[in-house]
Amino acid sequence: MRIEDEIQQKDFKDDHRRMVVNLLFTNNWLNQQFIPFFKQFGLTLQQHNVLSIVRGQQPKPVCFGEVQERMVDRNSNVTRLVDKLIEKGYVTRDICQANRRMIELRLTPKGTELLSQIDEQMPTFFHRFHNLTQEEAVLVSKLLDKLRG
Amino acid sequence: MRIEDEIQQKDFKDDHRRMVVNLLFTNNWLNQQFIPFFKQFGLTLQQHNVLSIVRGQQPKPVCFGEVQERMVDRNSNVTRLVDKLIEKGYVTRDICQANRRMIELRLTPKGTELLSQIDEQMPTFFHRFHNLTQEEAVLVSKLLDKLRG
DNA sequence: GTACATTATTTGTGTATACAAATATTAGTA
DNA sequence: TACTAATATTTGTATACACAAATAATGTAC
Repeated sequence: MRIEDEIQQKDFKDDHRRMVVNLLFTNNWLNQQFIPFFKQFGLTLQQHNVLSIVRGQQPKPVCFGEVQERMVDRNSNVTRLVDKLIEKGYVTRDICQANRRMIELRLTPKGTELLSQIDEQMPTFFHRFHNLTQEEAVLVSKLLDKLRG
Repeated sequence: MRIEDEIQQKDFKDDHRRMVVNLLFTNNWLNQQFIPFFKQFGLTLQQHNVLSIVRGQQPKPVCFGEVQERMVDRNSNVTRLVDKLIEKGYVTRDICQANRRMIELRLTPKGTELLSQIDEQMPTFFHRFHNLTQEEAVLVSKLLDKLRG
């Protein structure tokens, strides 16, 4: 459905404005897809992002700063996200002995297990994004990279 | 900058996953552009969206349901957004006499004035999105429309 | 080794989001 | 007219975001 019809706005000032509104709108649509998906597993999008980052560095532990740098949403508050993940038993937090300002984050077996469960569901979940061909998906990524400069 | 470098993730499972992450990341980047821009005027992105919608229907008043349908971010709570706008004196809220469940929203002269001020700054602000040509901007919109189906 | 800057994380605060439930008004129906 | 359903908005609540300030540990210069 065209963005003009989605938000019932007949005419945009120019094509760049239409594109920006479309990006914002599409992001909300994306969130509406992701929120219930991760909710099944008791996670938010950002919590899952943190878990994935910790897993990605295994077997090395990860500190908060590294997590922040790699997060898709940089504005998330890593301390409070991790608090939730510890409560749920998916990660552990230890003070780094080499530099006691730093925190070492590690995935627990329970966290590893949860991520595998989610991985299993991912291919099915991602079917909904296959309205675009592989070539088009590559093109969108290229254009977004170019947009941000 | 390529999304792989932005979030330091070497390899995505496939092109659709890279695209989705890129969309989420780009949306955060977009927000970081818009938040300070609207903050100059004491508004949030959603508050500005509401004001624009009310102006778009002038001289007819607008009810909350219409605003919700036309908002780029449908999850916003119109009641509470409008509370803020009334506090600041940019809109008025009246009970519709024909159907007293409904609310009539109208822009005040102060609201009209604020929107004009913002309009003046818009072209300059949007320069930062001209890394893409007009053709590319059109293409992105088309692809996003197709993605959502 | 003391003072000051730097780095890493935490906390505080106001605002916003997500979602469910509540309230109020109108419409439809027996 | 009373009962029920539908519509429009509001409220409640837990969580999350944006941003500034605070805390804590380390590094560096003198």
